[in-house]
Amino acid sequence: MDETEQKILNAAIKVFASEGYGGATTQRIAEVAGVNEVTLFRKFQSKENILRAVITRNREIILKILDSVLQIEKEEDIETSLRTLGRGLLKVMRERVNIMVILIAEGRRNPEVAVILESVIKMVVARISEYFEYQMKNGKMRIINSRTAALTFLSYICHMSQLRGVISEDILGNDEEEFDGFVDIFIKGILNAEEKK
Amino acid sequence: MDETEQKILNAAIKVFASEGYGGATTQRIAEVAGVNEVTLFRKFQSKENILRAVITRNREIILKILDSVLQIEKEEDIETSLRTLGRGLLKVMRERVNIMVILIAEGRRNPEVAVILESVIKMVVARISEYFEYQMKNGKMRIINSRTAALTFLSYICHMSQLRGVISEDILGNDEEEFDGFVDIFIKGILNAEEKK
DNA sequence: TATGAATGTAAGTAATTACTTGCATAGAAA
DNA sequence: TTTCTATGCAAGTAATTACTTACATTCATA
Repeated sequence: MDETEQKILNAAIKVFASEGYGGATTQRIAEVAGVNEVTLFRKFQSKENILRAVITRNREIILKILDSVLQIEKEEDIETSLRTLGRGLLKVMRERVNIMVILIAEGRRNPEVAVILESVIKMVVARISEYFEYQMKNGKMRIINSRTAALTFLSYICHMSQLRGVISEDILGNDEEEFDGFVDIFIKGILNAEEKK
Repeated sequence: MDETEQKILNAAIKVFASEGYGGATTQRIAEVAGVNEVTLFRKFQSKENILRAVITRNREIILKILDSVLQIEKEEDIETSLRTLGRGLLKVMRERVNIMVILIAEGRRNPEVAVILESVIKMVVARISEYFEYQMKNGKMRIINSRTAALTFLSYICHMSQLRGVISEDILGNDEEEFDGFVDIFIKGILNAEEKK
């Protein structure tokens, strides 16, 4: 793909994420991309098309990255695996929050976008669920709904990444430390050992 | 406050949430509110002012509702308390997702909005943390970072509510059942009893 | 009945904005 | 050198949109 197109798409991601699709102007996107506004229309014909390109091209990338991140070493102990997995996902989110923000925000008004968000979530949930199923079969994990576990894990990662884009660190604490704390809770729960018989 | 103003603000919440601030038109807001567009300007002078009114007036309401929801019965067992609390929060979110969506989406471009989102999150996190601290002191809970626990709890609720606005139920499962599953994990963790010594 | 406040209606204004056209330029390749 | 392709630049168009003004209507209350 084209270098100029890439610059435009990268700019569009930033602008869409911060201004929303409706608030973003093609002028501003061109400015951020460092190209002439006309070039942007020559490449993509319309603003709607830019959104489409941003979403579809990044769908591939996100799915690919997620797929590599989701290579979970099944024989490792759960805590280590989940920490590795979580850090990977957090990294993806940190680099790609903007796209997730666009997907979630724009999905509400654009069914085309909603479908893609759905496919991404579906894939990640399926992969993580599958891992949990395996651990249950091997008796390493209690028998619970694997989807629930996957969603619990994911929701922490997604929501924290999202909040970090808006509110300050002193309310949310340090990224990595907080995540370690989360994994600890996720794995062992919050109850005092002696309380649970 | 005024009945017409209220109609306008309610309409504005819907339109801002689905179209984003930039994508929302005053014409559309007026249409949804069932009033004339001019009335809307007579009451609020500008579109920006409508957003401000939506946010500030709802800040009070949200804080008040949250405050009543957050009346946690400290002597009850943790599981019951958290289930009650979670259901309350989920209900608030179900009724007020739109406002949370506006807060999160608009907070990225509007510092005024970000500040308010921050104050809401801060208050909720503080209240839940406080409850956890109490339970730790009484030995009902392991000693962990109370903020981490609060954020874990909250992120599930917020993120699930948000996703439910965009993607279909068959990926996310039934609202209440899933939440019960989450509480179970949150409280007991995912490890098999015999595995944790 | 008369008055006044709140709303509707119609029309318009000025700015913005997505998108177009025509031409100039620069650089790579032939 | 010539040709071709990608981009910039200047100008413009048509639609939308936030916001205004002037006047008509409704309806409760004095």
